[in-house]
Amino acid sequence: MLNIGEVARLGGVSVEAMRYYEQQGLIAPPDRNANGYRKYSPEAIRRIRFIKRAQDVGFTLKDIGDLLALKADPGASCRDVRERAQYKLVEIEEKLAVLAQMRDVLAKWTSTCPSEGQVNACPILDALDGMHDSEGET
Amino acid sequence: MLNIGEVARLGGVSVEAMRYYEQQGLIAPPDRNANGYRKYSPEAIRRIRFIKRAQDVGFTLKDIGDLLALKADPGASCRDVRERAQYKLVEIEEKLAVLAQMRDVLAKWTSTCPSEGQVNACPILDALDGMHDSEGET
DNA sequence: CTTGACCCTAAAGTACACTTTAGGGTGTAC
DNA sequence: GTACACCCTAAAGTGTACTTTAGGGTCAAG
Repeated sequence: MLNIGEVARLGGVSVEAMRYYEQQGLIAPPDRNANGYRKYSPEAIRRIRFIKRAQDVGFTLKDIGDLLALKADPGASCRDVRERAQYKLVEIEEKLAVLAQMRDVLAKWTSTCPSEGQVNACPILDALDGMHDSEGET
Repeated sequence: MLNIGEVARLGGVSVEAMRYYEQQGLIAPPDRNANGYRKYSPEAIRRIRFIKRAQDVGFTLKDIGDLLALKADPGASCRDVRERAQYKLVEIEEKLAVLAQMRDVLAKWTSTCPSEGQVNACPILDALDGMHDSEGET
C-alpha cells in the first residue's frame, strides 16, 4: 500500500492534483489507515496514468470521467468510446484549422515587414488597422 | 459622437467588452457628456476592430496593449512590432505541433477501434491504459 | 407619465485544472 | 526531543476574457 505522495510521484502528478482528482470523482476515495492517511494500491498509479494519457490527447477531466464510467460499465460498447474519441478528434481538428489560419496570416505579415523604419510605416500595424483588407472572414 | 452601444455594435463586440477594454487600458477613457454617458468618436470603432483583428491572429489583450503602445510611440521601430508577431508565430506553431500530435494519436486509435464489441476489449481504452505503449513521450 | 431601450458602477461569476494558503497532525531519524 | 518530510482539511487564488448580477439613472416615444 502506498501513500499519496508515492502514487503522485510514480504517476507523475502533484499530491494536490491527486486530491483534486478524487474530489472530481476521477479516482475513488481510497481507504484510510489509522492516522487518516490515504492508502492506495499500486493500481492507483495505473489510474493516474490513464488520466494523464487521456489529457495528453486532449480530453478534459470531465471527458475522462465519462471514459472511466464507460470503462467500468459492462453494458457499454466499444462504439461509445470511439464516439467520444471521434468527437474529440473533430474538436482538435477545428482548433488546428483556427491556429493554422492564424499562423498563415502572421507568417505573411512578418514576411512583408521590413523590420527597418518607424512604426508609422509598419505593415503589420497597418494590417491590424485594416489598411488593406483582404482576409477571408469566418 | 457615438454612444457605447453604437460603437460596440459597429465594432462587433458587447458593451460590456467595451467597458472591459477601457478598464484594461486598451481604449482610452472617452469624454462623458452631461448625463455621464461615454461619447466616442468614430475612431473608436477602428480601435475596437484593431483589437479584434489582433485577437483573431492569436494576440492576448496584454499583447495587444503592447502593440498599441508601440503604435503610439514615435520612437518605436517596426522591428519591435515584428518581433512580437514572430514570437506569437512561434507560440502558435508550438500549439499546432501539440494539437497535430493529439490528432494523429486519436486518428490512429479511432481507426483501429472496431466499434463493435464490449468495452473490455476496446483498443482505445487499452491504449489509454498503457497496454501497448509505443508513443514517443515529450 | 409610463414603458422600454439605453446608460452607469462595482463586484461577483464562468470555465478549466489545478496551486496556494492557512492551520494543524504524524512519523522517523539523529 | 526536535527537526523535517510527510499527511490532513477547507477555502481561496491563478489566468484569460469576458459575462452576469444588483441596483440605479436617462431619454425618446406614445
